[in-house]
Amino acid sequence: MLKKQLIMEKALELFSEQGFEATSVQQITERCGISKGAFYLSFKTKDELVISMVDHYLQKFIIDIDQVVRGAYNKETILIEFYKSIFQAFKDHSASARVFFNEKVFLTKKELFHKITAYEAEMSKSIIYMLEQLYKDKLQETKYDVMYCIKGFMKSYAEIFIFSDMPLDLEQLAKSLAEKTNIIAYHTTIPFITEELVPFIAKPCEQDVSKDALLQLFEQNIVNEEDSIKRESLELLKQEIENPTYSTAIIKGLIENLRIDPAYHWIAYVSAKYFNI
Amino acid sequence: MLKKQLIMEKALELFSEQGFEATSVQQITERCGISKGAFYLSFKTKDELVISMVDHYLQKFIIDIDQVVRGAYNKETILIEFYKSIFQAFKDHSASARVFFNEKVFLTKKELFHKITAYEAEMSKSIIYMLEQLYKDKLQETKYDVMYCIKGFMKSYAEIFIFSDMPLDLEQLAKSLAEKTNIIAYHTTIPFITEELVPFIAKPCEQDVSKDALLQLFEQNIVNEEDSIKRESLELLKQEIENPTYSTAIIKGLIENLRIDPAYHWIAYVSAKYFNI
DNA sequence: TATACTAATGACTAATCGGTCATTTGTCAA
DNA sequence: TTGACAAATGACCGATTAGTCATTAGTATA
Repeated sequence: MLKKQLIMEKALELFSEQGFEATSVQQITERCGISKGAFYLSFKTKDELVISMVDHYLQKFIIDIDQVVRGAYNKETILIEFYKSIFQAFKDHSASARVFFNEKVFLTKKELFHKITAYEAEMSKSIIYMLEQLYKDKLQETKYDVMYCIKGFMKSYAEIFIFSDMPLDLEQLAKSLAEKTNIIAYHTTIPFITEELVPFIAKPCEQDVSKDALLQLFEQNIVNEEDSIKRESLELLKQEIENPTYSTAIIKGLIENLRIDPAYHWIAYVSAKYFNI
Repeated sequence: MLKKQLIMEKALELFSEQGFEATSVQQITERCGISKGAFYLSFKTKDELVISMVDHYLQKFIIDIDQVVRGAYNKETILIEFYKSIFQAFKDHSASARVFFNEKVFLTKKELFHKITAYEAEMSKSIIYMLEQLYKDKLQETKYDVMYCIKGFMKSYAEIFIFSDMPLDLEQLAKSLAEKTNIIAYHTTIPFITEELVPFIAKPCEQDVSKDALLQLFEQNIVNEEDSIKRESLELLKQEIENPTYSTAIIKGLIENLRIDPAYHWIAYVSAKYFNI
């Protein structure tokens, strides 16, 4: 398990230096100080590595945003917190940001394209949720346009973090963008992205958490888990999917048992979505 | 010369389908219906092809924007014209947009990275010029932030054009973004990108048109030009660089002789810059 | 028709790719 | 020390790559 981590880290370095296609398995194993064979003990193929990496690095990012957005609600600060957490992530993980937000080699691999666009859709949902909480029904017509503006701000300003290692004032940036967001939200009158347009421009993505996918996720993790409480929680939740019996409180508790472990953040996140918690 | 054009077109198709590294010279020549040897008669290496492509496709884009921005000034419509021309370009050339704005394989090749960032800097200059004309000194502190917002709008909304072929109302989009730009320009009070910060986040780029580079550009084109007026114009401009003699009007006229020919748009553009016209 | 020249070809090379697998190394309990 | 098992190795494979070059096809002049 540690070996996988090492390979992913070193691969990320190389991908951000040279790109995915241009980086060979040889180079990755050399930087790791392991043999080529050892690589294939951890990952079946080079593609499997990059799929794992996308999951690993983007899950963190999405979960961070979602936690900020659904966390304790303070209208005055939520936008600032939102932008701060995003750019803090860009600052801390500029290598993965460079690879996953800019490298669209992935566009050529259909599976990865769907994965990445699914994560992006997840982020869009979080932003929309935030806008609904912040501006209530003041923002009916222009909701999606404001979301696109926020995404635009992110993309545009992220470049500064990705391509330079200057010390930057995150607080000031967050304030500046929060102000812009408020201005846009309150003053925009001409929408472009209408409610009818949304389904057409939405990227192909797994709309909801599929039952089978979730079951498979549980099965994968049950076999590797050694901690008895976590394994039992996984078992019970798996049974609950196939045969609902327990109350919401119990299910939430089981999910929280998993959420403690950073490795289970994602499974907790999608489980909560599946059970509507 | 036509062969080069053919190769660039087909290569663009393949790059936008599969990415640069994943596309082989073999595939390009197959799609062109020519032999592998013929490819190497037009381009010395695969890298030279992609460098030529960047020049060819980005030059057009930059020149378009610059012409709109420096064209007849009507405060009411300039922003709308600006956005319309940009998204029209994204619509018409979604393949090259996909390749050059999203494929950052190029980031790994230093020469290309510099080229692309130089073109981006060129675009930034055009936007700043437009903002200065539009808002005069109302926009001192927040000029660069507004520019970043505009770039953000472009990046965010461009996705819709790049990844879907829906019929979209360009006029409505341009109006919507023009409104947003005005709102941001008039209401933003908290800057992030200050005048001092600019040189640090500016990408490495050829700041001004270098004399030697321009001379070389002229020499390359003089030998291939058959039309006597164009060749003489090139000759005279080349002499003018080394030994200034003529008045601005004459120089401008010579440049206009070249500008008629689409193939000389770029040389006209950089010459005008060099002679401050 | 013969000659001279350029344009175009595709078999070829050396290098590198992702991936495999017989073999070696390391680590236990007995 | 031995035997059993897992972890790790790197030589090796077939496929593919960018790039070369001796050869051929096509064309214009004499």
